[in-house]
Amino acid sequence: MSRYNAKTVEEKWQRIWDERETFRVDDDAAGERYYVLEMFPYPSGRIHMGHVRNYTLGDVVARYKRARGCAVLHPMGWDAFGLPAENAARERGVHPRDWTYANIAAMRTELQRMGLSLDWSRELATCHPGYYRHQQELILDLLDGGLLYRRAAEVNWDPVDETVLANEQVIDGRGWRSGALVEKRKLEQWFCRITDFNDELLEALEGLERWPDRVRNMQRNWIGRSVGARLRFALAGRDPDDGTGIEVFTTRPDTLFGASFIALAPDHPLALEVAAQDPAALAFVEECRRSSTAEAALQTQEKRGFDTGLKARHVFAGAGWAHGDLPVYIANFVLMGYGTGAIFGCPAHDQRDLDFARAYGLPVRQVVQGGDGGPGGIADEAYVDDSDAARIVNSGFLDRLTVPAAKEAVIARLEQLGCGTGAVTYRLRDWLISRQRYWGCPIPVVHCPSCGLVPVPRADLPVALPEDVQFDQPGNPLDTHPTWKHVPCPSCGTAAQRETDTCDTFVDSSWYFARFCAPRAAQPLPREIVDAWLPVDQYIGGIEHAILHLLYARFFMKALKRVGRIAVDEPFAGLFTQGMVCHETYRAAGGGWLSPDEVVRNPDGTLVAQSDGQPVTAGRSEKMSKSKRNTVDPGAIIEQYGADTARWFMLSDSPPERDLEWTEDGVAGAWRFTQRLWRLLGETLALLNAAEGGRDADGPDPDAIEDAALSGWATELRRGTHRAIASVSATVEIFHFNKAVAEIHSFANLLGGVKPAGAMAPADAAVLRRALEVLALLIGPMMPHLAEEMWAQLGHDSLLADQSWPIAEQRFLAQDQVTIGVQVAGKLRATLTVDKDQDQDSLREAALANDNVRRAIGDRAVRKVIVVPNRIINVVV
RNA sequence: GCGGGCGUGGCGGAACUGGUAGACGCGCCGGACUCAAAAUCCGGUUCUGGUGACAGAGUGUCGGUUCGACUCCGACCGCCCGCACCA
Repeated sequence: MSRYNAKTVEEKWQRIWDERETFRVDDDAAGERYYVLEMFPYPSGRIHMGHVRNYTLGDVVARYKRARGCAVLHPMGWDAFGLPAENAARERGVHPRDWTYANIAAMRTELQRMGLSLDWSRELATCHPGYYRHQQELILDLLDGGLLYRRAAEVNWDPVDETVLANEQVIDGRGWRSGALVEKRKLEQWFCRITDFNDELLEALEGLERWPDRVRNMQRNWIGRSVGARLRFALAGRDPDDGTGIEVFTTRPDTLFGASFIALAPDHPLALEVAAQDPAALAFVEECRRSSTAEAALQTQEKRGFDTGLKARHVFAGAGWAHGDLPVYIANFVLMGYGTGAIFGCPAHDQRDLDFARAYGLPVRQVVQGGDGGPGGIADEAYVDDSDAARIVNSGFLDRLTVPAAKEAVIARLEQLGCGTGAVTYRLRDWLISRQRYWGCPIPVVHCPSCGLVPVPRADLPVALPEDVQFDQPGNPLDTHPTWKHVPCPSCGTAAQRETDTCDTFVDSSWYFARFCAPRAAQPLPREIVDAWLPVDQYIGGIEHAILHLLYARFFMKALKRVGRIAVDEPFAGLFTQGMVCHETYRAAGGGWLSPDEVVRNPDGTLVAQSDGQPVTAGRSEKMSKSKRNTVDPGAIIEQYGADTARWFMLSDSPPERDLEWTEDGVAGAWRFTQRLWRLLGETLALLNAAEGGRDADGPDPDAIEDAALSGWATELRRGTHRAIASVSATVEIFHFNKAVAEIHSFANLLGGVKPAGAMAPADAAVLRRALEVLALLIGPMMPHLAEEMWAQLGHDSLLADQSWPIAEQRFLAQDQVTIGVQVAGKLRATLTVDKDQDQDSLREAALANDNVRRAIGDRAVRKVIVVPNRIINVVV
């Protein structure tokens, strides 16, 4: 048998799978439905190693579940709208549509070379009118249901990408794609009412048991529920009922008697009112605006404030409050975007308030004491204990209550006085979905001067993007297009204008997984079909979408359920977040980054640049990125070694949830193993051909043969085969693919060690043949092409992809003998190989009779002997 | 500051519910085949001492529980990730 030619073999099987539509699944397919999905790619033009890892993991699951008899839905599509296409249009004059579809074609070819078990008949691209017309219909649903609305708001404006961004897309004050400092602008924008689902999104996280805790925590954090009270302080000298009071939110109403000031956010309406009359206040407010949004290092910023001269009357002024009115400050550490944009300051029990009080000489009143008496006083550190153990002091009717009890008592009194109530606040804001860009799904609405906002009638969908657009001027091409936006009002017929904003692409990806269930249906989401396939059983992708995509998609399903589109409300029952693909980094003598193929390793281990022979410093392994130049092109790897080798390496070294370091040695090792399996196949087939009846695919059932009728090696091999089945199945089930790889290595070692002397009996040959078949079946999900080729070489006309997963039989897993350790005083001194389940007394005797054990005991007296059957013996001295 | 994760040979990593630490792979060392090299095959490989059988040490650090701890408990150190003047 010649050397394994991955290229021709892989092309052959890819063609056969394609011709036979092996991985196509219909809605009425037999077997339990199982939906495997990897996060669909943005069509940048080339696949990268992160994709290879993602789709390899998904493909192992898909092929395994398929072998287990499931009707597996495993589709692929394109997250095809987005800014890079427009940038390409600006830079190269190519139409975003042409650029996108060319990229899709290139990436589809690359993906197909990976040999993924995808149902390509379901392929979709979000930029296709056949997709986004349905999205427009869903948007109208949300609009009708009050879950999409338009309002003016302070929003994040990315000056480089010239569009607004959602809160989730602003990281450390910068746009997530452009990296530009985000500006605040007051604009009319479209929002999804995600905050309507605060509690639903939060509570349902509990039920997502097959999600990583990390992701659930991140979402919990992002939603940011906090429980406390909302209360209103009247301004001294003004009518308490004229609405001029200051409303604050607090999670510590129990510390109300420790209040010593009120602080307003610089953007608070009352702060602005003051600033309108007082130039000094205005200067302070403007200063805060300049520093606050830009700086990421807010925690080091000094607490600063401006005394407005206003005084607030304490809510318990007539109910036990023994001090005067509270001064009202504008403070740089209070945020307008959270709670009510105003706080009451309790310096003794909040660090920020304490810092502020010390800076402005405000009173510090301790009202909480620890169970042990607590601190004797408050110095530089606030006392923040809010546990059951702490007690309230110096607080009138609250004295001696625990913190939780005091919270309740305060809320009850506030409600009785009519100046406050228990309240819950969330960090999550409504999702801003409108973008001032061309390459996105148009929001199907018309602005009519007389009727206002008018939805485009459903019969008129899609609102298609115009083809003839110019990118030679700044701004939104839809807005500057000469004719597109000018339409009659669908309602009254007078001249009106289309909405020129398009959707955030995260809207596109919030329901694509549902559309995959019926990608060509005339309606967006045919209920019976979608409800039958959803939720996705196993979703696989990177951790970077922990909040953005995964939260939006969850919201979208819940919203669609509320408007009656579907019955399912959690999109992903199981989520797996894979680690990143990393590579060592290299720096040239001049300091610039070098790519791995620009670096040569000398025999002595030193690194030099290929170009000039100058020394190169190797840096730490980091996520593959263009900027660090430490990427490896999957296309080149597949060309050189084949897809199976690339897939095998992706699975072999690291557990999938951890980062994987790509090394040339590692790939070479995977390649050697591929070749080794091929040689193993050839050698074993030669043995079988030489044996009587061994060639026969319809020979005796190897599992039905009595042990006595087999050679010793065949008995062992049969056991080993079943052990391999058991361990690979168990590890694949729980995503421990690196362990499955190790088990397959061991099994191949066992099989490769079979060297029968002389001619083989038919019974032995049947066992050997079966072992080889099982090897092919076990590598099937991981190295599908080689597995398929092995299956064919074993004389089968059927496809390995259509075979059932092998079953491990218990009777072959049981061991007759076990090797157990013997410890003396906890240290291993000997091992004994004994019959399984041997009785304790004879084990104890055998252990104590052992020379090594006796020497280790020496002249010490044996106090006790612990015997754990089939495990260990410990002699206690 | 809050939340989560991780620390095991030269390296990636195994070790089931507390029971023989280092499976499997990479690398390295030695050998076989070869005129030679590549490829392949065989053997070795936690560290220290010993030719050896063996002995001692060893899972970030310190302490505890236990006949027995990588695993459980307490305190700490280091690294990574997410969120963050969130009231």
